Order: sequence, then structure tokens, then C-alpha cells
Amino acid sequence: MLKKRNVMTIGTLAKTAGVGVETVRYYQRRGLMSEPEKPYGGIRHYDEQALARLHFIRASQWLGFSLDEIGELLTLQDGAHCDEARELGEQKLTSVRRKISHLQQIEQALNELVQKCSAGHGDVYCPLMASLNDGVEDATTDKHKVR
Amino acid sequence: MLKKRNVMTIGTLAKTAGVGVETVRYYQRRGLMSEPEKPYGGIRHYDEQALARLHFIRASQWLGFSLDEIGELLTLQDGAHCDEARELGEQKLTSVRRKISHLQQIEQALNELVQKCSAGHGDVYCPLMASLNDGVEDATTDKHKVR
DNA sequence: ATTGCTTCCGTAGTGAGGTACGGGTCTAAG
DNA sequence: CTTAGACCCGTACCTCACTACGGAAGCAAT
Repeated sequence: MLKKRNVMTIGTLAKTAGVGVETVRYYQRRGLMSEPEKPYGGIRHYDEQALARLHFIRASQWLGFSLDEIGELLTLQDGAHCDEARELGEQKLTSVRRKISHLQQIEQALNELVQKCSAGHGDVYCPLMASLNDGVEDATTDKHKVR
Repeated sequence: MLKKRNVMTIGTLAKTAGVGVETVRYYQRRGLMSEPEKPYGGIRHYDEQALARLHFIRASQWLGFSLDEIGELLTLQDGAHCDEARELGEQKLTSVRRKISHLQQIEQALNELVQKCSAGHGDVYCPLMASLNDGVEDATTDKHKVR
């Protein structure tokens, strides 16, 4: 007979994976993890597969995938849908690169402002504030949403 | 007597600044903008100061300040609190740089995965999926929250 | 047997930054 | 004078990923 090793309760599972119990239950409700059957009137137990699933989810999140996207990735797991997975990865890569360049623009603008503030200047005049009042050069001229 | 130029309704103000009417009203509720008095039973009107305020908010948001932080910045506007403003700017600069380096790590990891997927490989094996299952190298080993 | 920690389960609240709705009032055009 | 289109105002709802709450029941140690 099979010897089940590393059988855990939800609390142990969660702690091992470094998440909260409520988070595991939340993932179950979202359909990202299945809820194991519970023995009559007892407590559900989780095995290493559940732990692996949790690791998968956290790794994907770290890469910037949303829980919905992770759901998609998970449907690709059974079977060799490598192309679809790569496609999702490429889309994410593109969006990550967009975010980086956006943040780099901000970094530059902010850096300039702070520099100007540090170089002394007459009182009752603050370069940072002045720029904010004028709209940080062409920052607000591109009308796309900030969110 | 003063000639009021460019007197606007809330709709015109919002459109000019490129935001929604509801957004202006939301900023008023948040205390970022004041609500002008309304003439008896009439319609409030807004001047260029209100528009400037809106520009200030959007410019600050573009730089990554939250609405709460923008509130702080606004209290520094009257009077020459340049040092405090610069301090806030520096904090934001630090956090922007942290975000950039975080995203760059992600970019690198994701890029490698996608590359490996593009280079052919035996079926029933997907490097991207494999990495997610293993936890993307040391990505999940640093146990800090993803949020 | 009693204490005290988990687990179970559903529902509700959080935070950020809005967006939508609905009923009433104004104003300008035809 | 009527009607279309703003405006006024409060309240509710949205997304995302959780987090908290509360009462009942189980399990382990003393």
C-alpha cells in the first residue's frame, strides 16, 4: 500500500509555503487549488502536490501574473501546451518592459527635481513645487490615465 | 473691478484637465480640492486656480505619489517648505528605484524562460512550466510578500 | 475533563482610486 | 414652452488580493 508522506493540515501547509491559512482557502474559492475530501467529521489533509501548487502560484505571482492569469497557466499544465504558455510569458514580458520604461521616465524626472531642490535657490521658490504646478514638463501632456 | 476670465462649470473643468466629472468630485471629497460656493440655487463655477490644482494632482500622480501624499504636498504649497517637499521627493525616488530593480529581476527571469521555450525541446516538457513548478530559481525563496 | 489551539465554513470588510446610478434642479436652444 | 443636455448630491458599486470575524466542532496535552 502507498505510504502517504508529509501529510499536512491546512495550517501546516500554509506555514510551509509561507502564506496564511486564509490565503489558501481563498485560492480554493478562486479555483486555483482543489479542496481535498474530508474524512467523516474530520479535518482535511494536504500532500506535497498541494504544496507544489502553492509554490507554482507564488512563483507565477512573483513574475507579475495575476491570479486570473495563473488560472490560465494552470489549465495549460496538464498536457504539453508549451506554446500557449510561452505566449502568456511573452505578453507578460512586454508589459513588464513597459512598466520599467515608464518608471525610468519617472525616475529621471524626479531625480532632476530633487537635484534642483538641493542646489540652493532663493527662498519662496521651490523647483519641485514649481514643476508640479506646471505639470512636470510634458508628463501630463500625454493624456493617458495614470492608473 | 476684476474681470473673471475662463470661468468654467465642473464639466468643462474636468474635460479641460482630462479627467471625469466624478473624479473632480472625488478629489473634493478627499479634501484635495475645495468646492466653490454656489450662487443661490445655481451652479458652481471654477476658475484657473482649480484647473492648476487639478494639473498639480495629475502631475504628482504621474510621479507616483498617492492621493494621500499629494495631500501632504499640497499643505506644503503655501509657504516655502522646499526642504519637506524635497524629502518627499527623495523618498519617492527611492521607492521608484526599488520598483525598477525589482521589475528588472522579473524581466530577466521571464526573458530566460521565454528564450528557453523558444529554443526547441522535447515534447511534454515546457521549461517555463518546469520553472514555475520549481519556484523560478530563488524567486520564492525570499519570503517577502508579493503584494 | 478541561483547557486551549486548530480547523471548518460562510460572509463581510479593507485599501486605492475611482466609476456608476438615480432622482432632482438648471439652463440654453428651438 | 418644451425638451435636451449639464449639473447637484448622496450612495452604491467596481477591481484585486487578501484579511478578519464568529460560532461550532475536532484534536492534543495536562
